[in-house]
Amino acid sequence: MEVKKSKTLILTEKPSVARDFALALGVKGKKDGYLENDDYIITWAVGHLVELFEPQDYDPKWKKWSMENLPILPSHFHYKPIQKTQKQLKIICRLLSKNTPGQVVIATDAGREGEVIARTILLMGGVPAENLEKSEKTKRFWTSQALTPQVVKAGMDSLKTAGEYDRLWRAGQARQIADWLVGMNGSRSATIKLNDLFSIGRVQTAVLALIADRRRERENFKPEPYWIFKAHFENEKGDWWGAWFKENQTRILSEQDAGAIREKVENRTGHVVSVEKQKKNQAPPLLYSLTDLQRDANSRFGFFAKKTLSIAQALYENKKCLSYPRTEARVLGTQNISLVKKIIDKLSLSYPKTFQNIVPERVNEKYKRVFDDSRLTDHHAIIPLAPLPQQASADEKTIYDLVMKRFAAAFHADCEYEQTNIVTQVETETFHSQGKRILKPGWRTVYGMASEKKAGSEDDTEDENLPPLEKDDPAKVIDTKIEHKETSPPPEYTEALLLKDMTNPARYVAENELKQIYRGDIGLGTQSTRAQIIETLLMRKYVQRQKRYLIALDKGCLLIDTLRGFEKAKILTSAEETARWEMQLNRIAQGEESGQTFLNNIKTFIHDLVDEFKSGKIEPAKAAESSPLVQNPPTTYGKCPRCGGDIIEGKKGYGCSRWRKEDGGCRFVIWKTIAGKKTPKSAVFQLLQNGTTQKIHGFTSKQGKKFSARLKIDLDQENLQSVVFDF
DNA sequence: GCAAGGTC
Repeated sequence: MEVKKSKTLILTEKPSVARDFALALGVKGKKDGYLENDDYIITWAVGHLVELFEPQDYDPKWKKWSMENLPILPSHFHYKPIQKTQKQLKIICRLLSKNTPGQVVIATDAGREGEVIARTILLMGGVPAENLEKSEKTKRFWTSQALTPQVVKAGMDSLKTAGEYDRLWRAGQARQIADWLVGMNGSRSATIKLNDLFSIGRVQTAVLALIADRRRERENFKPEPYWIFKAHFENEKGDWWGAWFKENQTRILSEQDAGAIREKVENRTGHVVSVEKQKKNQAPPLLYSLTDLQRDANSRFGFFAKKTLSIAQALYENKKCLSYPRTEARVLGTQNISLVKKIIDKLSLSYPKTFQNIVPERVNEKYKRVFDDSRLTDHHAIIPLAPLPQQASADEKTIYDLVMKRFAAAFHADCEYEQTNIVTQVETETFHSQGKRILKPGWRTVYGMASEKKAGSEDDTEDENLPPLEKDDPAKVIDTKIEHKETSPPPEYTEALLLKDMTNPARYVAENELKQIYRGDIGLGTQSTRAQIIETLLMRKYVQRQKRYLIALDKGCLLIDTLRGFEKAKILTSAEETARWEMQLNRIAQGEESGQTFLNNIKTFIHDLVDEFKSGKIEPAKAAESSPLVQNPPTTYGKCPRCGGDIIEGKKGYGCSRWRKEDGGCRFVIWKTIAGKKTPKSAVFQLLQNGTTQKIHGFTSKQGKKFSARLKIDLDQENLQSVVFDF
């Protein structure tokens, strides 16, 4: 008599992984929502299939948004299917119940959320909790490697008991519940109190605070003038520029002091005090994580994070030429070496120039910069898998090229260069010159030499080849230069910059103890959600895009100001605090802290938060005093002093909207560049409001001399020259 | 109408 053999059911996080398993295990029978043969059933989730109840699912009174019904703190939390994917959930649940005698293998991604995705599905499928404990019935497949057939088979041969990952599941659940509590209670409190739809969340609010703070810092910034002095030297070996310095200081705080140095050294002859040569190696850049790719694509091509993600997704999913994009790793696993060799062989045919100088010894597990298992989590770095198909779009080619070149560069030799530091002295003044000479370009050949120059730092001494100088060589001063500069405010956030600060909140954290944050393991949001968080801030009208920049709007600043006015609630505006939160979740996953304690603390916080909103007074006057509420960047800059029309921004100037092509109309204009200096927007406001400005530095006269002056409006002048200097 | 985390 034949007993029907029980099958092993494998649950993956997404269809593509199910395909990898099917290939490795030779499962070919395609069914609706799963694959099956005599030994295996392979089915898949589509990310999360299950979500937490909504407030009104616990109690109908929570349907209405009202202060008296807050806080929302259910005593137990329940899950329900996500509507969009309920069909697939039903299929999995049916398979689970049909397969009761067989084994279940959890093969969702190796991480906290992967665990949550699987556990919530098993919960809905009625898999008893005891099946997860020390049972042969439910197993966990765990690897961070790319799912080649060898990796899948090896993983299936070393399955763990699912119960070993309970702590990870608890950490994941704590994350979900904490985020839900903050979101529901915070959003409703703020919305009711401020009379407009406001959303609050652990990640979005901390990110919004970064952008709002940046706007305020820039608005409050007072530029300080300083001067840089440079001397041009010559002797029989050649000529070179040097920048004045004294101890660590290169800035000169008054024009008089700079002039005094000029007096002292002009036409004199000094000598070379020291020549230092250093050979340096620069390793190839690490492979791309999604955020790194989004940052590069944004700063080089202006792509939004969302756009880069969707292109990378298409190249992964449809064109099959990139690996899984939503990864935070910047390395590969040691088991990926044979895969890498195959890819290099394949791509060398399509892109021979890029791959011709690969160093074969670097395609080796000993090369830890690329192959490092200890720095892998769910997925390895983004790499090309195949050449780009012919029909790809231009944008797809752009993203593909970035990834393909990074990949090629990773297996090239280091770039070797020689750095020379020279100090020249004239009288008692010292000057610094730095030269850089590339000895072996190494990986830089992949990018061509043009991209080698870094963004110029402010004291960019001539970064070129210096003459072959030696100590005590004479140095005659043949020219000098005084450069007028101004300290500049922190830059406006581009997406690239914001993604960087989201990945690495370390700069906001003072204490060294938070080592994980320093290692970059912890950030605001995750690879999969960062682009989406930015979109949420835009959708809520907290933030606005202006060209490449993300600028906080009044609504966003108001929320941050309001939260900062509360003792407890203000921690939501701190990247540091939310990073600590994330660390506690890690401790739960490690078994060093209990999820219950964590959630109790969160509940206390929720009580405080709601109380603060309930009793807190929002006094606009007081808020304005402590931190002035800022105005939205306006579309009009003020009234035309000549005709009273609106002043609007044009291409070359801020002009009167009553200007007309046909008959001229009013032609009042404040030019965007005046005497070689970009006109600051603050000056435009001042001119239109007061008719004059503060003293502005950095103008250049027709004779090439730098000067400072106020600007003022003189209506006796012609329309196009209504703005004049006031000395 | 509210979060953040997945995936498509």
